[in-house]
Parts: sequence; structure tokens; C-alpha cells
Amino acid sequence: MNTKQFCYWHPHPAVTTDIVLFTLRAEKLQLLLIRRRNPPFQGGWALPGGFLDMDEDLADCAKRELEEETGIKNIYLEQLYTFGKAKRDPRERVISVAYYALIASDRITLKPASDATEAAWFAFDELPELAFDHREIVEKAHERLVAKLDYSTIAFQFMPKQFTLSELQNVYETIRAEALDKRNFRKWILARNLVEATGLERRNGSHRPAQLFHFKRPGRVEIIR
Amino acid sequence: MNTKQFCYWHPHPAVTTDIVLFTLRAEKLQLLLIRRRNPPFQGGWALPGGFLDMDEDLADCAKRELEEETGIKNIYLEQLYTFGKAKRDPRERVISVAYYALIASDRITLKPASDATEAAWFAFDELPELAFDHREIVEKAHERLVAKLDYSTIAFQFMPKQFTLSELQNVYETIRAEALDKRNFRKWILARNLVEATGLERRNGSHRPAQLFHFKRPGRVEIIR
DNA sequence: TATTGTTAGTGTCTCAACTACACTAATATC
DNA sequence: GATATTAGTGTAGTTGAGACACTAACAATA
Repeated sequence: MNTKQFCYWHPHPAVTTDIVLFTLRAEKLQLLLIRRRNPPFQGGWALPGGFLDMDEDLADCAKRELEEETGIKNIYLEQLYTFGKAKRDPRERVISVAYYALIASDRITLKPASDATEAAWFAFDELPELAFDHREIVEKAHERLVAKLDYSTIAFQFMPKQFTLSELQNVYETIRAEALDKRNFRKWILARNLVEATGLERRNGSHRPAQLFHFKRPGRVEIIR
Repeated sequence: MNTKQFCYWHPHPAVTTDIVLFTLRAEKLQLLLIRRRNPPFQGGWALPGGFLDMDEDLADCAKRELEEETGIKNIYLEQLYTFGKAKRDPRERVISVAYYALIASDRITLKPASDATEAAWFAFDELPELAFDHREIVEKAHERLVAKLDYSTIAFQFMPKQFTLSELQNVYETIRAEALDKRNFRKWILARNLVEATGLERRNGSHRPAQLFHFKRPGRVEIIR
């Protein structure tokens, strides 16, 4: 155990980042939780995250923690909100800068559980009890996700490189938890000039094959309207 | 000088809040700056703000610092973003949770400057050099303000209790830096059912007097569409 | 008291975008 | 070849935004 201490003239809070990582699996919005190995809330589920290193930027901390705990990297990440109620952590004052992140359904394989970490996907509407104020963080992330669906290309972060328009529509329907009209959806997405046909098609059962599309400007999330 | 030290097993950053306080004065968007009394950036201008107390919530810290430095309280305050680049403060690692705030033009009187503080209003488009990364914080606050004009009742926070529709239109025009059509603006605001006539009028020069309106649900900022 | 200058206040038409809505096309399976 | 299943397409109606010009009411002044 390290016996060195870090001393300051004024009290300092600890600073962590926590990450709400969403994906779509099995036609459901899911998110990633980590089982806590230590008190408080030992054995309970919590968001991935951890303490900020003194020389790393906040977003880097979130990326590092996520990779350490799950092996996942190179994903879309955005700062969500900072949670800092005085008693949110029973140990000491902890300020948590929360991020939310999205990952395509073809990249959700986690690294195997180890002594240090056990991670698992949970359906958003069937979450277990969460440690600390993580429930509140999850709610806020969900709000943001739903809002951004309408005015940004954030939904594309859930998609693999190629996809059918029905699959894309499904993403919108799942997250917004409502059915959309097929013709209107296609008109809407095509009018925005965000996707183009690849010329390929997907045969996927005993029915007409679907055209495969890809995003014209992958990677970046744009504001649309 | 206090000689007591606060010691931790791991290094901790300092946490501050900074506040971007907007108002409208003289038909211009203005914001409040504080002259720094101490290094670094001694004598330069910076956002009001300061270190978090260990037992106060983040928003309370922002309110307290603002009141200490300006005497202003009871205003609309919203968390903006958390700035935490590793080198943003030359002294030590400092995480700043930035808030932005709006105040009505009839409440902008500051408490007199003291040895401890000198505060002043600056036009948004004529800001001096700012300390730290405060320029970046201001830009982000401005972006948020302009965006929220369209889909929330945030503009009402700039208004006194009673106001004319022309005055309200002026607020929108000033912040968006563009002229709006009077008839369309009135149609838009009235269709949203946010204001109602008080029956009073304002006589204000050698021309037709204007009806005074007030907000139906003052205080809260709502999402509109 | 008539004229002038100034701001308050009002309605219509056009266009673009969204909504609702139903059938044919292409495939695999049996 | 009959069936089941998903892909793919167009039109009409409605709604909201933008462009646009004149009258109303007052104070000041001649």
C-alpha cells in the first residue's frame, strides 16, 4: 500500500467520470453496468467510471475507464452533466463528471470478466438497483439521447457500417418507444441527404431483399433540422 | 495563515464553479466580469466564481460566489459544462463546473466595489482578454443561450415583471443579432400562450401607448416548441 | 387646433414540411 | 405454384413559418 499522502491547504473533493454506454441489442435499448468489487455498494451494479488522473483531460479519463473495464474503445462520447451533491458518495466528497456514449450493435463484445471487473448489458427498462446516484445519471442520459434523436445524427452511432432503412427505422422506434410510418420515415431520412445506397443488398429470410445503405459522413455527429 | 493541511491517499484536483451572468443593457447583450486581485492573471478580467466548499452543492456554490462578488441573488441559473483541461490553471489541477445565469435588466445593480471585488458589465461583442479558459466558457454559454431562445422560455428571464411585446421582441432581436418581423413575432409568441395582457399600458414618448404584458408562469423556464 | 413624427397594432397569401394512409414487388419455403 | 414475409413507393390534406403594408394613438410643436 502506498503511504505517500497528497496534502493541500484547502479541502479538495475527489473527481470521477462515469459513463452511460448505450447500445441496441435484441431490439432493446441497453446499457452497460459494472459489478462493484468494493464497498460501498459492494456487489451492486454501477456505471463504469473512476477517478481522474491529475494529468488527463476529463474525456480521456472517461475513455480510459471504459476501456479498462470493458475493453471498448473508439466510441462516440459526449459530456452529459456534472453531479456533485454533497452526500452522493458516503466515503468522501466526490464530484462526478458524467459522459454518455453510444456503440454500434456489432461492437458490443466485452472483454472477459476478471477479478477486477464484471460487466454486463442491461435493458434500459429493466435496470437493477444502481449504486450512488447512478439512477439519476442514467435518467438524464436517456433524456438527452431521446432529445438528440430528433435534431442530430446521433442515432447513426448505433448502426454498423452498412444497414437497411428498416433497421435504421427500428433504432428510432426502439429509442422513442413508438411506431413510425415507413413511408414518412424514409422520406424524412432521405430528404436530409445523410445516407446513400451502396448498391448491395441484404437477403435475410424468405422475403424481398433490402438495399444496404451507409452514412455519407460517418464518425461525426451533426446537428440536423 | 491557516497551517492545517488536508491530506489524501490519492491526488485530488481543486473544484470551482464559474458563472457566466448575462443581461441586456442599452440594447446590448452584456455579461459580468470580475477583476482579479491575485495571481495568476492579476488585474485581468475573469468570470465570477470560486472554490467549492466541501458541504455545498455545486449550484449553491455558484450562487454563493455570485452573491459574494456582486450582491446579486435569486436568479435563473443552469449548469453549462465542466471544463477540466489538465493545464487550464497554472497553479494546480482545477476542474471548473461552469454555470450560466440570466438576470432582468431592472436588477443589474451591483454592490459597490470593495477591496475584495470589482465587478463590471461588458458588452458581449466587446469583451476584454479573459483569464484562464474563460473565453471558451463564455463562447459555450452564448451558444447555449442562442439555442435555448428558440425552444424555451429562457428569454423571459431577461424581462422585468411587466413589459411590452416590442420590448420582448427586442430581446430576441438583440440576442440573435437579427431583425424580426413584428407581426410574425407577435403571432408566434401569442400562439404559444405564454403571456397575457395586464390591461395596463405604458406611455413612453409621443406615440401610441403600448399594452403591458406579463408571463403567465413566471419563474420557471419551460421547453416550448 | 391642425400637423408631424413616432411607435403600437393588425391579416392574408404562399410555400414548405409533416401526417395519414394502402397497395405492389421480391424473395424463401413448403 | 401457393403462401408468408418484409421491401418499397405516392398523394392529398393540414399545419406552421415567412413575406409583406397599412391604420391607430399619442405627444410635441407650429
